[in-house]
Amino acid sequence: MNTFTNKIPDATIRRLSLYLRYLEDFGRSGIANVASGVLAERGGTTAAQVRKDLSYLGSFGKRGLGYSVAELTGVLRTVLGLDCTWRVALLGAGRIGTALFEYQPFRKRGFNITTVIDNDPCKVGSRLGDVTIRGEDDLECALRDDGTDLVIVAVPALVAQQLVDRVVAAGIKAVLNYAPVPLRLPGDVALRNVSMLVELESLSHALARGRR
Amino acid sequence: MNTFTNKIPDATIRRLSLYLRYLEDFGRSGIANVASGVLAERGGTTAAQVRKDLSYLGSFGKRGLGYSVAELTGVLRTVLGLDCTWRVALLGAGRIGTALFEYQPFRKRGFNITTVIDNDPCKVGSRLGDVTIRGEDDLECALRDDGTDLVIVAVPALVAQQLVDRVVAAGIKAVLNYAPVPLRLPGDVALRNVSMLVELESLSHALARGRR
DNA sequence: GAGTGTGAAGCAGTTCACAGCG
DNA sequence: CGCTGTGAACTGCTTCACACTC
Repeated sequence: MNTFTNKIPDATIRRLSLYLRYLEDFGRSGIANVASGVLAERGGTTAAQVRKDLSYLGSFGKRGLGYSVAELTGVLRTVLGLDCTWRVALLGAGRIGTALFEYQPFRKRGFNITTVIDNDPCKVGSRLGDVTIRGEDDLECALRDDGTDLVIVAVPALVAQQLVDRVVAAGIKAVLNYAPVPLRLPGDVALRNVSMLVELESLSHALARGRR
Repeated sequence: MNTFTNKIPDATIRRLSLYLRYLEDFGRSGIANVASGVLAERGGTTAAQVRKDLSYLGSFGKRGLGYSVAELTGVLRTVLGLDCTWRVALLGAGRIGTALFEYQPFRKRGFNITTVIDNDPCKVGSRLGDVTIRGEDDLECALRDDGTDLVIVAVPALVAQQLVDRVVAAGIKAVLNYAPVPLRLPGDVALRNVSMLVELESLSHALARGRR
């Protein structure tokens, strides 16, 4: 199958993200080739699954040998859009916002948080790392001036939707939502809702179920 | 279909978690009944999906009217294991661990973080909220003494697996993992890997793809 | 021989459509 | 009449099996 043509399933994309991390590990360890079975073991899937996932990107495995770590690393970076840097705006400089801001892996991957917005007047004007926190009123200006590609939402549930509506109106096409409420937005905007509560509750369901 | 018998799909469980939040909103607003279409709109699914999801729990909707908010709230709480409190241990009192500790919605839902473990000697003995941080050596004792039901992992990638192996050996049956590496554990332990990077990277993939 | 790439089969979750009940 | 509950159809991801290549 030729490269970069078809829709790649969402589940596959998420696994590619994991494979890439393993490949980078292997690369650091000086391993040159890796077979699907090895990636599968690390990722908790099957060899067939790995091959199928990679087959969406083209075919560059060597039969009898496996995949070139260097080559595959490059391909995955490209496919995942990690061969460039992205300008990220963080909405909300509370607990979660701050933790996200300081989460190093984001920067290492080329996600640079260049804008931080908070509506607390005490915070506006102060600094988070090397970024000056700006007020909600500046939202549109900030997104435009900083050339923002992607927005991370970490504000309380009540204000999340209205704020993100402004973000979408400003032309942003990707939103990562940590607010404890799923956002609704137009289909042409990529959205990921991450809910800590949903994850925890699925665990308590499992516990309650196992208890019977 | 009768209540509490069959396996409920994972995707359904996650949606139930959302429905519950909406129902609680409706309850606070004094709304007594709600139709599948209304829940669907809030949750960004379809009415058919909502009905199918709820049908796994039994059938207590009233035709022509919808579902009793109070009744459905109760059922969802029970199914999700939220009709009791859970004792939670937090591994790692760094940025993310601290943010999780202070995340109020957990407590409101009955998830009480009663144990905090960190291997930094400077932190051991100090307090996080009303909990004294204990060292890694105390892990097994702490889990036992505190009657821990569920563990949240927020430690660096390198130590996550070995630490969680000890947790599993201590008999814990539910793990929520925020470490930037998927954990592998026995099938009888409920596990959720939450990776902020995976989410972000699926967005950058969407952006890179849209750009072409 | 070892391991990829892929059509085909299998399975799970979603959507449809409609009978049935309040 | 409105809305639920659910079998049946559908869609899409996963697993299998094997031809093919290095």
